[in-house]
Amino acid sequence: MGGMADLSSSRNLMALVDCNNFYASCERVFQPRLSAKPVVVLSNNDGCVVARSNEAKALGIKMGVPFFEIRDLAEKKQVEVFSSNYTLYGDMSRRVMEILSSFTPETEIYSIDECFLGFNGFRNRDLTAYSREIRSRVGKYTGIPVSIGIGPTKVLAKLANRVAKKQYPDIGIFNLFDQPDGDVILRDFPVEDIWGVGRRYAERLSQLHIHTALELKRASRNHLRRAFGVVMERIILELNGLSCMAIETQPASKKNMACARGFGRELSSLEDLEGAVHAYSSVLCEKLRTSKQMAEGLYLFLMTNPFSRNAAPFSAGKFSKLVEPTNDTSCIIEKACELLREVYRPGLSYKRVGIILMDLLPDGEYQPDLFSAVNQKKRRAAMSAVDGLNKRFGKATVQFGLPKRQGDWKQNRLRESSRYTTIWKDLPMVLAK
DNA sequence: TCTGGGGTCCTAGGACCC
DNA sequence: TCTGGGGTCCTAGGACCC
Repeated sequence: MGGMADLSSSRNLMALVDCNNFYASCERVFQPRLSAKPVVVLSNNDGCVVARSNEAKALGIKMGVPFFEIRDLAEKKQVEVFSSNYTLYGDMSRRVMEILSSFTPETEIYSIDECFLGFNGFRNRDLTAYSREIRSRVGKYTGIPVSIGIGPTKVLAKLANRVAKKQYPDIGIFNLFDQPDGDVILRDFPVEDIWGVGRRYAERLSQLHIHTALELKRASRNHLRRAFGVVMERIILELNGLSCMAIETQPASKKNMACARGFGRELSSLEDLEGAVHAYSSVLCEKLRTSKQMAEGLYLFLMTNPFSRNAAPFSAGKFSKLVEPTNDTSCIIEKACELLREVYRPGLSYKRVGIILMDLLPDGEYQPDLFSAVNQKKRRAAMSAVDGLNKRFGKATVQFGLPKRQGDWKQNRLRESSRYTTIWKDLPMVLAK
């Protein structure tokens, strides 16, 4: 590696934009009374804390803690608690991303609340000032506060983003190019906070006396490649300013699609479980048709409550190839129920069932033989009619082959907010005097 | 009483083929 | 005594991400 990244004009410029405490911020946008109050959002089934406002963080509420462990604290400190409302968060995310894409043609939506921006076309601009504009426009149009980190590689932009959030929360922007010596920042940056370094790697690096980003940047690339693999080598290169991970503006199509949820209460009967399998299959197939894909394989799994003290945990799963690639809800339900019957053991109380569609391929790629082609055409027409009705009149207006039990598998969501931006009846009311 | 869900990539090893 | 070599595909497990 030819020493440090040079400062020539060929260097990359990019930013990572990250929405602050995204789910909690979404809740706040529509309920101004929540501002300056501690807010937390819970995972599915109201199980764990998955988002916290700064005030909630200050109370010592950790990411991922089971809600029951902080219930008393939450009550005492008047924490505002919400079930997760993915319809709302997904729609808010779309709005934020749309605004970001008006600032550069090169965007990569990395997650529901993060986006990489390529700035190679903006070499003559003051990127710090440009980022102030971005931040202010997103804030004005959506109410969501964002942090922006700027650097020459994804790893460094991520790192800069974290510095912005931790050290300059009011400014919300940190540009590594503004630093006379970027190594000063790296020297104080813990290695475990680097993107791509998880708990396991951090432990092993610590045994090698590597504790900071600067130490990793200067470590032997070849040695660490042998010990950890190419992923670590790429991190080291990126810390040195050499970009190994391009901004992917075209989202790659998914290879798997999963739907797995815990139930509000434990279920024992096959009929109850079938109800869940019907519902999850429908969700998956709709997603599959939206992304214009078909599945070739299906995996179903089933488990009891792993935290139960009365019974040994049990889990089982089975994979099956489908007769032919499909995104037809009835076909998937049929196969999933078949697998369910095979892995189901009577006499147990189940907490969770999941379905993973595997080996996805693009809709157009599969050529059915002439015989099944006619059938498929009819089925396709039926599917798109169903999708249209459900889109127009709400999820699950039309369902396939009604299961015997209707809702025993449903999740707990006792504290859900309204779908302010996607359902007419949930529009916030404003009283004008 | 109460403990989330959905993904990706890389690697090593075995099967198989020529 | 002495038993090829190279390539591909698949899978399971481990690591990571949000």
